[in-house]
Amino acid sequence: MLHRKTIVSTKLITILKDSHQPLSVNQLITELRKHQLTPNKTTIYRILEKLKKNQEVIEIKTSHGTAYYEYATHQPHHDHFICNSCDVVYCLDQCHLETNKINTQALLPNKNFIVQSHEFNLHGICASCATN
Amino acid sequence: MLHRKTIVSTKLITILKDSHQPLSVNQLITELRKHQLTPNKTTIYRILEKLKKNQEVIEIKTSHGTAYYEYATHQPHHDHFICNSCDVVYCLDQCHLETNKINTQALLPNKNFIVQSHEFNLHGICASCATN
DNA sequence: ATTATTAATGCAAATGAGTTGCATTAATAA
DNA sequence: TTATTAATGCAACTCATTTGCATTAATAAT
Repeated sequence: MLHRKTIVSTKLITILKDSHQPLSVNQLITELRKHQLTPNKTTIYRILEKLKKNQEVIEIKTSHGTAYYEYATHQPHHDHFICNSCDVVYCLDQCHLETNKINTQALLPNKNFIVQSHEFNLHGICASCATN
Repeated sequence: MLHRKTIVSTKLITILKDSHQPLSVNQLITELRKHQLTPNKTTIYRILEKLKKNQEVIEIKTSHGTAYYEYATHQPHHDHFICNSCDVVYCLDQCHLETNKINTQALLPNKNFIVQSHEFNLHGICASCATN
């Protein structure tokens, strides 16, 4: 739970809050460098791990195997679009399961499966890549 | 496109066809060993890469970062359930998007996004783990 | 059937994301 | 101001996957 506020952890949270898109560890390090901060990647992983446990941040995994992090507090769960060209992860403004009132339990082979979470990702070419 | 049939690639396809669940590279190697075949993992990756390009196999990535492979020809696209306890990937018998006639384009920020594919995974505890 | 062609394979080393152990630094409490 | 211990940096490691290169073997050509 991030007991002590440090320059890096404070700035990292600001960056995540201000970002309109989930960011990878490398992207976060790049952003921090713009603020004269050059933390070790291990530090970033450890800060993110605590934020995840604290539910302040959610983690999205792309099929490339890289994790992206998004500031989560008070934001409802939603779907994502991952661009096959630029790798940017876009947050969609809804969770289509909720919008369409879909019962996940009904999708399962039997009653004994316990659903704990779900993820829905669209893959394709984003507007920016498609028009450039 | 797998120009030449070899003992390993032929058996690998048989194993994938006969499996009721997607298999990882390590699981495939374990299965092949049962048939006295001890291929190098690089070989398995290369065979799977060709099968993927040939659309004979689809790849499912778990949040653990491991890829699972499923024989795909003639099987309609469907959702998956990934067990958080045993890591087994279960194929569900439908794609809920199709069942519920959900238009993915409607989920996007604007018309310029091009959807090429999607994935929907449920995560939780499978029936086998839940009852043992 | 024999040989030539080149795809398939094996092996070692590399990559890339993420993790771990341990010594050092620094934020907060006393 | 000092003591405590969380946060950090660094090097080394893990694990899945990839790459380069030499070797083997499946198919085509003779």
